[in-house]
Amino acid sequence: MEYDPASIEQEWRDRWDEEGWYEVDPDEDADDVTFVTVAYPYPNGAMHTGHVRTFAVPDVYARYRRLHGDQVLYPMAWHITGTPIIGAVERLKERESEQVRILTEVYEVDEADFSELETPMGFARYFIENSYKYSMQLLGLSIDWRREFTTNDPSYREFISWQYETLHERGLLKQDTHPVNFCTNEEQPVTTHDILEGEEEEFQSYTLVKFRFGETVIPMATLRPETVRGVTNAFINPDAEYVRASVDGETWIVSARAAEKLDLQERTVEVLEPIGAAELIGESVINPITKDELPILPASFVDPSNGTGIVMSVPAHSPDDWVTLESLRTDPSQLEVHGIDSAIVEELEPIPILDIEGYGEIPAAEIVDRYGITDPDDPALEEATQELYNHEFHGGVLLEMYGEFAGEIVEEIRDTYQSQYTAAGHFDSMYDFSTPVICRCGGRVEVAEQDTWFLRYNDPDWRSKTERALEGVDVQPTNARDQYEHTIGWLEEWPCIRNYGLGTPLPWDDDFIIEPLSDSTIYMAYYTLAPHLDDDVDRALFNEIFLADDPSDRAAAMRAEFEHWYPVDVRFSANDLITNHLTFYLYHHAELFDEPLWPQGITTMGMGFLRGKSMSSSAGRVVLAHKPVERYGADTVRFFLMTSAEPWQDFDWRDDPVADTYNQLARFWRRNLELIDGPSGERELTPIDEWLLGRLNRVVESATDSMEEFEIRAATQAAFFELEDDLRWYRRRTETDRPGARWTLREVLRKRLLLLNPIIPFMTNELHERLTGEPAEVAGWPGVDDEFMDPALDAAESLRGDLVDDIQSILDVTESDPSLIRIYTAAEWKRGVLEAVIEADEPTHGEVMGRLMSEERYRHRGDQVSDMVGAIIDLVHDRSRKTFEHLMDLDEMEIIEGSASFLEREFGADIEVYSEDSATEDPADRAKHALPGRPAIHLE
RNA sequence: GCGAGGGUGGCCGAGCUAGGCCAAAGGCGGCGGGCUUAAGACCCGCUGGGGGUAGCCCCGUCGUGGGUUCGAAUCCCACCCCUCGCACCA
Repeated sequence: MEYDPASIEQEWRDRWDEEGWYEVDPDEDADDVTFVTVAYPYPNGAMHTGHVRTFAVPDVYARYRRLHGDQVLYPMAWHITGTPIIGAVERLKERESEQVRILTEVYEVDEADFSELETPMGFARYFIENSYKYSMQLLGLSIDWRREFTTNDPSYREFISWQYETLHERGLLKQDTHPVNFCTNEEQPVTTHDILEGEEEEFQSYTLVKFRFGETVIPMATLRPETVRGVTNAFINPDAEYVRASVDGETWIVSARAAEKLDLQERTVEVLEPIGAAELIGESVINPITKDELPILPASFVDPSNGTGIVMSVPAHSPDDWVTLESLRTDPSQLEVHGIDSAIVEELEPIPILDIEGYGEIPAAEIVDRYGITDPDDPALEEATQELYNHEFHGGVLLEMYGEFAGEIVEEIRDTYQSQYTAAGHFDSMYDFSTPVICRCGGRVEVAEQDTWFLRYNDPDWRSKTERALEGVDVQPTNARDQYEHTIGWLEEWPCIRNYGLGTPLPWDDDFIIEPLSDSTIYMAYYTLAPHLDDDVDRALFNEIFLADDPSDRAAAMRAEFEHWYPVDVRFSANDLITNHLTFYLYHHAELFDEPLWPQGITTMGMGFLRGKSMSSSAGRVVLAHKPVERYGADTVRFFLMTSAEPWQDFDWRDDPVADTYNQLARFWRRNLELIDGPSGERELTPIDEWLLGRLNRVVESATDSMEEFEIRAATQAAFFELEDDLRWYRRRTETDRPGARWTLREVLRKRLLLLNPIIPFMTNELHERLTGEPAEVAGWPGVDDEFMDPALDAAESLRGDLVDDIQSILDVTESDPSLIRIYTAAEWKRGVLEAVIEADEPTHGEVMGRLMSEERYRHRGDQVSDMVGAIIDLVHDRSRKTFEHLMDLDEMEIIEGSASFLEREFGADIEVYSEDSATEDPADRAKHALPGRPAIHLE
């Protein structure tokens, strides 16, 4: 019967579904309980093949544990917190072309269904039902769907409310301000997705150096506060608008735009009056650090929409400033129009503040010269600036004028320097972008300081608790542990709320929503309770379940279920979530639950690529999850994903290999169905049968070890391909219609189906049921049968295999077609030499010879023995030493004679076997070449 | 730039935490042969280069360069390149 995955898979899906195979309630009699979770998906689009492995890997593990008799819970839910879905709905409602294109062309949504998608929940529901859940069910994921929920469900929100109230009570949340991207038009914070221009732009914190202008402050923004001692003058844009404003009680002069920005950044700003640049040009300001009096000069390069619109000039170290001053010198008219005496510029001397290797006193002058720049508008100026700034930052050594900082590298002390003078009141700071950022609505985006709540991940107690929690986690792959440790040490305070979006409002301030990475830290616990939660649950109930000393009966029952499943045995997630979600997961578990309930294992997975490139919905570079399943079947998709890479490695989805995988499975199906439909045979075993059963045991062993380490690829490799190799040899070696062979093949198949069941559950269930009457998944994981672990059988088989290879090699070289093959086993004394080689710790020629020459029977043919020792050392070196150890126990003559009919079949020639000691026929004088384990051969 | 991981044959990938049995598992792809009316499937062989009428020999090779060692894909150092993360996208 041809392989027809569609019908087989449908049958099993129906059975699983109708009989509720994966719906599990606590069973106290279960041998062991395994709780497997995976990061719940975010259904703001369709599920594609990149997601498939994410959910299939935990399924493979869940199925593996079930075969071991565990009661396994693998649940699923939907993360819809935050803004992506809301944004998608907004863009759909506006029929934004890009959004319509992605929905129709990439996600294949019928336009007739658009109305369904025009609410956030409708949008989420659509993709949950039509894409994620549909595909997951097609794939045969062994999920207990009764526990499904979304993070926007009222009872989930109560759960999160409980979590945050608890953390709040424990002082692990704190209120503070935080800079955010803020649309000045919509007057609200915006996310990266909302940005039209400058999406890549990141705001920076500028230092404001508070120059004095009488009683007034003129703050100048800089990214290099340490250059303050090198300032010779200030630059102001003669055409820009400036204002005098009261800022936090002081009077400042800044550009009009800067005043608006400062207002957004949690400062009390009151604009007092506009002030023209002309009023300031030519005036003097006092450097707050050096107390030097410096002139304000005009410069058109000063951008009033960047920083404060007034900058300090450090000609020794800033190519821009150097070139501008030079141009003012060569063309004094630029100053004269503002009524300034050009002599001022003549008097300005660059002030070097640091030394860098490879530069002289005035690095800016040098680099400008090297680039040949004379014009302030020269585009090369930017490059020169970048180069010099880099050198100065990483290699600039501050000069003596810097007192305690003298001799230090800029990179090392900038922050300290900055904060010291900030504390002294000479510096301040503001956030700004370096280029304009525009919102989708067209409004300007600025940096606003906003009140927010933080999770205090840098709290020492919390941190150390989390470190302890990490110690108890089985991290896979093991080399990811460093990343966790590093993250725990590195996390600071995490802003955990947003202004809008789906999800749970902050319990004590419902203007805010708890953000997605913060409402997904302990939801695994929610799965355990989900079947019992209805609409009347409130946060008090969760408190009773998780914390109360004397819970109500209802809460106690729920706590019992929670504790039945908990802790999470393995959490599966993605590599890139180690630095946030997975570490947060550890933090919150460490805080909210008792140590026995802390996470036991985390396995992180690599990324998926499509034909070598990262998958991208917007670029249309995705394959929807259900497509290949519908075309090739779920087993093929699962098998492909599990054999193409280990879970933590990246995998590449390519169509051809998937089709090849289908062929592999189809072949497997056909061949094994034939075996099942044929006679069942008898347990009358010959050595070759026992050999194969021994190989099977080895595979069972190694596949089990691999599965324990989540090395699914390696396990599959062993169970499928390695056994396939052994079977190929077996078929070559023996008559497979023998009753003993039938029995053996069926036994191998039986265990093989079990080993492969977690990977390809449909086909293995079907074949196993046809073979034995029961599905593979109820039959249990196979064990090792000690009866068939005879290494001598392996040694004998490799002797035969090597012999076949050797004969083949000779045939290839000689291009002959012999009618007779003579085989000579080595003389008895040579076995003694082999023994001596094997027994030697370090088999060197000298050592072995020394040992042998003490015996008369070797001494009388010293030269021959010497040659033999060399040959045997090479031979042992060449092949596995273990093989030779077992070889000592074998009777080569018997093995080869027993293989004569096999060799005759293989080579279509008569076989004669002799011992070198008593060879009656040796026309080509070959017998003497025989070595133990490597008989001499003569073709005729 | 910082943190973490990685670079193996046409491709995917073992091996590298216990250095020698590693020209390097396995799969895929390719080539040749067998079987077949034929295609597919299946079976056998080859697949770094060169040579060989006897099972073999020579050269090169595991990002690059250097080092340790009798001996390195495996250990150490430097460099180059790639991926992920660097906090309000989830």
